[in-house]
Amino acid sequence: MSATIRDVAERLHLSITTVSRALDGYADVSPETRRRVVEAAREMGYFPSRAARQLRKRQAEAIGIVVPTLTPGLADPTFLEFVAGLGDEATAHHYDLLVSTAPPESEAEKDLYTRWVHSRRVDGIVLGRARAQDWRIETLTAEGLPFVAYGKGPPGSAFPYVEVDSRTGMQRLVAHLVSLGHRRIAYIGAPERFGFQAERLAGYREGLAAAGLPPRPDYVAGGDLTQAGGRRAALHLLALPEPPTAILGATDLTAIGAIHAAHERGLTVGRDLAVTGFDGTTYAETMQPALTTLDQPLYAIARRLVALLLASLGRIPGEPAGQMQVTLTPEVIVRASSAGHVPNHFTPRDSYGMDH
Amino acid sequence: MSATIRDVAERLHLSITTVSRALDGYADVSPETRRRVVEAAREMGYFPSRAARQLRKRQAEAIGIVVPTLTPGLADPTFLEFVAGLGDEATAHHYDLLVSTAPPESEAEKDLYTRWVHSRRVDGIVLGRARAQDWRIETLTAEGLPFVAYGKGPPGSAFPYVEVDSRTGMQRLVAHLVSLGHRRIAYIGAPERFGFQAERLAGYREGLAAAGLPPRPDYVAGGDLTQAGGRRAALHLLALPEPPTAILGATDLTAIGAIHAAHERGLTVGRDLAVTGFDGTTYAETMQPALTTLDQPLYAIARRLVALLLASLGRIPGEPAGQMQVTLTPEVIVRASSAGHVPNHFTPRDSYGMDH
DNA sequence: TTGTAGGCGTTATCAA
DNA sequence: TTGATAACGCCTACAA
Repeated sequence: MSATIRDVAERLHLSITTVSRALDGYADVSPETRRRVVEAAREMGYFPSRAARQLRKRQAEAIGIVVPTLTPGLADPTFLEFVAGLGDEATAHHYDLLVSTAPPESEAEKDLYTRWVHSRRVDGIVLGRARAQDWRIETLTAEGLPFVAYGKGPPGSAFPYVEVDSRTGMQRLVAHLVSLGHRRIAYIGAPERFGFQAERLAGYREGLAAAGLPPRPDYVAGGDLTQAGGRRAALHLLALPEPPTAILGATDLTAIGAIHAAHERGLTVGRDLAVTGFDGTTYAETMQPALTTLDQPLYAIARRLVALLLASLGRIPGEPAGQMQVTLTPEVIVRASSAGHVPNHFTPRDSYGMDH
Repeated sequence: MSATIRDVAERLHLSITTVSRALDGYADVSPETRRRVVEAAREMGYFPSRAARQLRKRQAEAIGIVVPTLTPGLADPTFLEFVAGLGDEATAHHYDLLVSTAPPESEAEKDLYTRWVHSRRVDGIVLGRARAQDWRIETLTAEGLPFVAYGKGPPGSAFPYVEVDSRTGMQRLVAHLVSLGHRRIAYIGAPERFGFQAERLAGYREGLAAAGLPPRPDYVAGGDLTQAGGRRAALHLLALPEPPTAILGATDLTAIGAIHAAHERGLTVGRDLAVTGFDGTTYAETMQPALTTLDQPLYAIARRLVALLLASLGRIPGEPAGQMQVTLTPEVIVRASSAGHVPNHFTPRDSYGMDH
């Protein structure tokens, strides 16, 4: 099919050794020879066989990501931005990105990692969301396969990661709402198995405390990271005898669900009710009304993660000594969903039902 | 690092040949030997090296997809569902999925394909959206690399594909709106370079014709497949002296943008204005109001595409003779965004501006 | 039923 | 500065 290194060598009456080194940029090749080799290779459309190279170098020159899915085919759409970042940064370093999907904590997920590790399919792995208790971290550590994570995982973790300081972020978000005059502030969380949930909840509570507001257990609702879950939780909150005037969603998707719930109850978000998200997705931006949120630039984070991973593989000469554990503090992006003042005459709705 | 086939062979005092064949399920191995081999392999955590296997078999056991991006990091989020389908079906056949991103028609895209083809990195490629004039189709055909496409590409194409009969779909959608009493029906399209645009536009026009409605050029607006583009186009349509009572979006995202535009203009979608999409995404489902759309099950389509690709590679013994060019007719899913009757007293808005 | 041997296309070691 | 040679780990004729 395609040309091999041997073809190039024969055409130039050189040894394959010389061709290989000329192409890989070794110093001990005469400029003239290199020129001829490079030109011939280009003309012949020669590219080194990835498989042969991998076998010889014992490197896959590939990294992997497993996208968590709730049901087959249904994954958090913000993951695409993340995946795009991984792909672009990997490609920039001539690495390939392998993508697969599996439900979190499933056998399928485990199998995938096992296969990737043992068939030496990837040199390293990106963990999309580090969980508080995460067998992947233990397994990969035990197997000796390099990995990086989005989120810092259990306390004291030694691997490279990028995390967003959710806690401080939530504090700021609560402070923002308080500054608008809100006193009845609720939170729709994520399942506890996600590391960030504890942080965000803590930040929410600390934000309340900083404003001298007592915590109200009935103002903490459970979401599941989906829009539908956010809607359900918000319907529940809005049906409380004394409903909140502001709702913090653990994610943008959750918040968008809450906005829909508010509309269903006849409320105008940004006037009758403030809603905020967390992620800074494009959905938040184009939502109606635009969603106040905490910026979390997934694309940039993903690129950074790949850079960290490749650095820890020793593949990026420049960056090895760099800080391998990065904490970003998210900025509050104020938009229409939390604009204006606090509703004065907000009274309980007559409808307590949940229609889903 | 990991065990090799040689380790397994030595431990059992067998030749590597026997081990290889026992594991690959060849018939000429005694049951007893096979049992011992399989057990030892499991115990030792042996998996064949993918690189060695690929080199020897001259097969990558991988397929590739290039996700089109508008700007870095920003891709159509519905692609994730598509990618998930590709990944799941590929994994089911022990194939890997390579994902990369590039702007359509860019040098980067071209480089990517060149590298994948010539370094024999993938056995086949999935084309996400076949374009009307598509150099990828020509190139891949010329290179002899198998590929399948979502969309049938230029007329007379010989490669396997899955397409959705947009034309019939749009006709049905228009018929649905007409049956509700709509007469002023507009369409927000996609850029012409996308193969489906011509089809959808034709279907829209034929739908009008079938209902005896004359085509109105001012009712055809241009979108760019983004939500923001849909919003802009809808603002334009709604600012017409005689605005439409129904808007068909070329995609769900476009339609969602249109819904936002309608809200901005103070219209209630489903009452003052009907809006429909095309794709059947989860966004359409959870949108507020829920979006009438044409079902286009991306996840299932993606799986089917991979099956076709692997079949054309001769990798699926069962399916080779199957129909390789599949046309699906999308079903209209009626939801709240097009429910109810036609607005009687719909008059031009006083605002003609576009604030974006 | 099992084993021997050769080679897939590279890169790395060593010698010239 | 260049070349011969030996792996890398696996699969597969072919031989036993």
